[in-house]
Amino acid sequence: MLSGIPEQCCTLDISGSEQQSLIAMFRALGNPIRFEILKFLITHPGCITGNIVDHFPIAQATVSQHLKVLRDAGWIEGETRGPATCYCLDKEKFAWFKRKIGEIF
Amino acid sequence: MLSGIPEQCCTLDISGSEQQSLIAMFRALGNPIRFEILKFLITHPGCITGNIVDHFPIAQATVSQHLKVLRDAGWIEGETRGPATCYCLDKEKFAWFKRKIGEIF
DNA sequence: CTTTATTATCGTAAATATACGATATAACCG
DNA sequence: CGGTTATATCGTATATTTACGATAATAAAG
Repeated sequence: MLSGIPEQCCTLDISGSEQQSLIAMFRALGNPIRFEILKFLITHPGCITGNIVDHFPIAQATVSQHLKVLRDAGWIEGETRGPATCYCLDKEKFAWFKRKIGEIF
Repeated sequence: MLSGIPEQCCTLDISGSEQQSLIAMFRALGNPIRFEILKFLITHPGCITGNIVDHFPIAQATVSQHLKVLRDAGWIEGETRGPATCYCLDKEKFAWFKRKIGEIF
């Protein structure tokens, strides 16, 4: 016996590009190494890529790739400082993330 | 010229199994279809698997697989109701998620 | 301009995720 | 028990992610 789809009770204030952005943030932090890298960046402000490479048992190319995923998702910002790149949490984007999570669910 | 790793400025209140659980929640919502399924479950309380199958253009087996990922991650709970399974948001786990996000970052 | 230091990107192999049809399982009805 | 309905699981093909070494790009120093 097939019952119909239950009535919609409410709407969620998310769709389109905002939803895509949110999903990308979820996806980026859904990896143990990227999660650890973000933790490391938050607890060690002023870090450059090399510091992360020294601290994790993975190749430099892999670290750089993970940093790109975190940056593309909006979790971190990179600032060129001489030949190095200094990464830090993107506080505005993170505030947006928390706000959206609070709003939609 | 190698500079040392910057001093640790703080700690983040997450590690071990709690961190693993959080990462699993991020990973589960980092997929567009699972995100939509969660939205659908929230806006249509009392849904069974078949309602979701009817609403999305993917096979029943795939829906069931996605529901398992969401359930294993803790986003949803499934209650057997006759031959069907009724899914809904796990409010306690979601509250825990929001609390942790607020605490650690 | 050449060298050195640092990071990003390319190409690719291995692991994981995603999707599907087919089949198994579970609950209910008669 | 046998049939029906609804869902979960299995096996497997394809797509994506992850990791690495090698190489390119960028900035500063000499």
